[in-house]
Amino acid sequence: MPELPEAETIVRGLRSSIVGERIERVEVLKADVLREPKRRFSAKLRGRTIVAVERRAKNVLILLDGKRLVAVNLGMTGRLLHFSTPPHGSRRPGHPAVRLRFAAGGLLVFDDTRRFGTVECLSADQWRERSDRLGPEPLGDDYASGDLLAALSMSRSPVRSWLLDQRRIAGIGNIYAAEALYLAGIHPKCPARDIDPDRAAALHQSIRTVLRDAIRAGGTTIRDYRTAEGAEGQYARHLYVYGREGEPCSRCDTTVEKVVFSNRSAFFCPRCQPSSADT
DNA sequence: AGTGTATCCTGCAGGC
DNA sequence: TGCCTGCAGGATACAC
Repeated sequence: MPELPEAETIVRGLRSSIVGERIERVEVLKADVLREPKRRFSAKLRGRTIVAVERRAKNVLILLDGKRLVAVNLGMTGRLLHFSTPPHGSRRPGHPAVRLRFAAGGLLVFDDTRRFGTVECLSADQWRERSDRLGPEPLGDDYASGDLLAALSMSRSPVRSWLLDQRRIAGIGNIYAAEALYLAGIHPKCPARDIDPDRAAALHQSIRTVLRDAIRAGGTTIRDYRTAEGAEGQYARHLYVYGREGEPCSRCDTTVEKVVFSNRSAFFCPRCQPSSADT
């Protein structure tokens, strides 16, 4: 997906554009992105007013009056696009799944080519239960290096897999896992518990730096991701290793490698990120 | 506990 | 040009 920086960018865009809007009509064009009958989903939203927009992990949360919220997980190709007037021509979403039409005339479209994304209307309690199963927010003020070290020390899983596990740390996906590990000089297959305190501190720092820089750039557009305004994210040009196998490492000129495990590609510089077996 | 595999779905790039 | 295969920012469920 869209990982944390992409979700955050969308949230910031929506916050300034849809808070205060009243949902007049709900159109469900692809019911498989919902997890309940579309009639029930629509009925819960109709007539509600948007009071806030927040983010948790990779989820965009649209808070409504009446203690309900719409939780959007963008999956691989999901987009949340805001239009103040109905779009025409190339501006029109290609795979609209859900449309919220506002009383004032604007609309919010959840568009998702592959439909791995989900749109759910939950009560505050239901969402809290869900949120409790997610790990800490890496950009939280209270997320300390020691927390990361302690959590890592309990797992033998390869650190790349560890970072992708939303129950352990929230919001990191394949792109930013690759970048954070590169900056920290850690091999993606390094067992989590083998990361020493210095390396854990470096990883803590690199995770936060990468995520913050990516947010500043409006996220990473590889292909599908767009901001709420339809713009591309600009962080792709900053990527050191993700998607760069065969290219020289910008630090040491060693060829960046790709290795597949847990069914996902991992990108790394074998010199900057030596495996413990090599050292 | 951790890993590999498959699943949901569509589009696109590359090989022939 | 066309057909086929593999691969893609995610999440989950299963067998081993």
